Amino acid sequence: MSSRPTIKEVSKIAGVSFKTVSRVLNNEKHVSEETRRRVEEVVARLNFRPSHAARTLAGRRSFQVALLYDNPSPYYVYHVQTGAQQRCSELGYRLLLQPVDSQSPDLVSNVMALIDEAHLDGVILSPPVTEIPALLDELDRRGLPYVRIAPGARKEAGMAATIDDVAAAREVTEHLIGLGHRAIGFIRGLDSHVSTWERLQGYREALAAHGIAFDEDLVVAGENSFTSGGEAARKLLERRPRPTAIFAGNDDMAAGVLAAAHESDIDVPGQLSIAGFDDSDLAKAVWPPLTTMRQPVRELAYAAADLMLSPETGQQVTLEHKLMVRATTGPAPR
Amino acid sequence: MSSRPTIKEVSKIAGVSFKTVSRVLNNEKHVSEETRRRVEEVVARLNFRPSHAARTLAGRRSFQVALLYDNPSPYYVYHVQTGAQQRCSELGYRLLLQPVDSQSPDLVSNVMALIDEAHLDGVILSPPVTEIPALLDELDRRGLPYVRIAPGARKEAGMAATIDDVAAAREVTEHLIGLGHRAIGFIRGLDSHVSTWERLQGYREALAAHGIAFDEDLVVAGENSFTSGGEAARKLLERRPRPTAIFAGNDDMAAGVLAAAHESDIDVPGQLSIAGFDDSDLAKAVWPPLTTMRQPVRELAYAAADLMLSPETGQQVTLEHKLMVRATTGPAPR
DNA sequence: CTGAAAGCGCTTACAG
DNA sequence: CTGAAAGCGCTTACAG
Repeated sequence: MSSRPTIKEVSKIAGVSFKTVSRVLNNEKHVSEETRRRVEEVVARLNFRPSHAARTLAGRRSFQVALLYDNPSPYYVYHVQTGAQQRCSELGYRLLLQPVDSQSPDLVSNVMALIDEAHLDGVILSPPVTEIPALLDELDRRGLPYVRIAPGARKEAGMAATIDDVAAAREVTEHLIGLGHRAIGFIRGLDSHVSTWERLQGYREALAAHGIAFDEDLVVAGENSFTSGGEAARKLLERRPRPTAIFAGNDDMAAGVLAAAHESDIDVPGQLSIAGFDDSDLAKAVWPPLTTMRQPVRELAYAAADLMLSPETGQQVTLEHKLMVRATTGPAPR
Repeated sequence: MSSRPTIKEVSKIAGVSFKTVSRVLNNEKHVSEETRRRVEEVVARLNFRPSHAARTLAGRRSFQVALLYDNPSPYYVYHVQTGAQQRCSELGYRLLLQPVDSQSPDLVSNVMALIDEAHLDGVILSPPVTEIPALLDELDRRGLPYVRIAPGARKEAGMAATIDDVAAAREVTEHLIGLGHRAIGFIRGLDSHVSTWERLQGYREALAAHGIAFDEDLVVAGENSFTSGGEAARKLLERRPRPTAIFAGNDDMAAGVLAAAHESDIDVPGQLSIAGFDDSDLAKAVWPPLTTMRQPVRELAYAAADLMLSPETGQQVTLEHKLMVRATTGPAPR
């Protein structure tokens, strides 16, 4: 590293004490306009950049937070990162993007190590890292600020940015019911995701509200992946009477259903309607384009970072979902 | 933050000087086995984690590098991150995942600010951040180590992990030629990506090698996106004689071609063969599954990090590509 | 093999 | 509004 200027050199050239430079850098009060201007001019001319390590060591804050994630979907991770990153950088924080293994017995200790080593000021948890009681407890014990994105368990506790999964799934189901479908298959996602159960609940509520009996045989377990969606679809399509619509718990599985339909020469949406959940990049890349529930992942992450870093925002926020009606859903066949 | 133990407390309890604790932490020579064991035991018991900020400030290295990216594909970003992250953490480095705006006039100064503030030991550049001469020059001037993933310009300079895009595109084209196709359309990617031109070159070389005249009308510009792939396909399908195969410069565009074919009721691969490039997550989620050239993104990033951090590895490495023949390519119609 | 001193580049109280 | 002192938690030479 070439020799960078330090706060002392800046102060010498500006003709003030280095403490005054520090004040200017931190936008503190009690600096005369003229002094401030002079210091800023020198800072710019020397291209001075304060050492993050020194600030962290000397100060009581590191201006550094981490986003913890453990999600197999590139789409999801990318958008969560982008949203959180944006709000953090707007507020002058650095965001460490930290993949973790939420299944590991060392998870809590690994996260604590990161917190200590990096002097983190807080952490942002994304699903399914949101659902680990031992982690939440330890964070609480330490008094370290944290915020959760779309948490399932302990919903009311602490800071969180969410959508209403139950209502969203209800709307998808009602869209199908509105098209005349009565035998609607449902493919659940991973057991460990609380959203899996909430979406199932929304599906059931919609059926009940329209006087359609719940049929256990029409619910099949998937694993949030394309492959598992296809397998689940094949099971559902063997049921008699055959379902005229399938609602998959996420877009990857819905794409799997669509491929299975193509394979069996089942016309979509003529003979089978398909709906997904997420509005991921996939939804518009398959054919026909997928009807799906849009989940504002990037906005959720942005809001989460905001909740944690600007205290005046409050504790919880619920964002809007939106049904994207495309071409995989249509009137039920007679 | 609860009061964490420091190196001094560890040393007091272990009954040695704090310098000795530092030696143990850094795995230095000249510590008796017994002393080492005793210190390690106290470190573990207190759950001591050295302050990264203090190490960075006092030492001449930060054990911190950054991955710079500016790519619209979640798939690409996710895998680049994963590969680089893995090698860095294996080697005891922290990796900062840093999105940048490669079009911004402030790019160089923003990157230099990051380097200074974080005391970076090096940077990993992914496309298209690899192609900015001003950035490379400034890094060279500073003598800061950097490595490039799949660089286009100045290929031979410095450290780099690449694949042979020309050869890979040639193989895709030869696969199509081998199936009897003669009128093969080609959809280029973004102009700013050097790989765009290399893949075009590979396409031309394959044609030439098999005595097929190059037809400018069969090459259309795309923008690496699903939508642009569909538009390009529509243009190509108006050509007479109509091409019997289309090779798209990436999978997103290939998915667009596939959707356009579905829309026009063109049977794939019966009437039209389609090949992509990347083997992204998309390739297996569309129907029929896409024939494509696998680019080992994650391995490239892993190798790049390795080149930079383990000096003995050498300067450059070229990884293998692999043609994934799936279901969108078949014999040319008569 | 082990230790005492100096210093990395800042912020935090404390003065004036 | 401005400054001098102390210290954050480590590593780097330098001794012995």
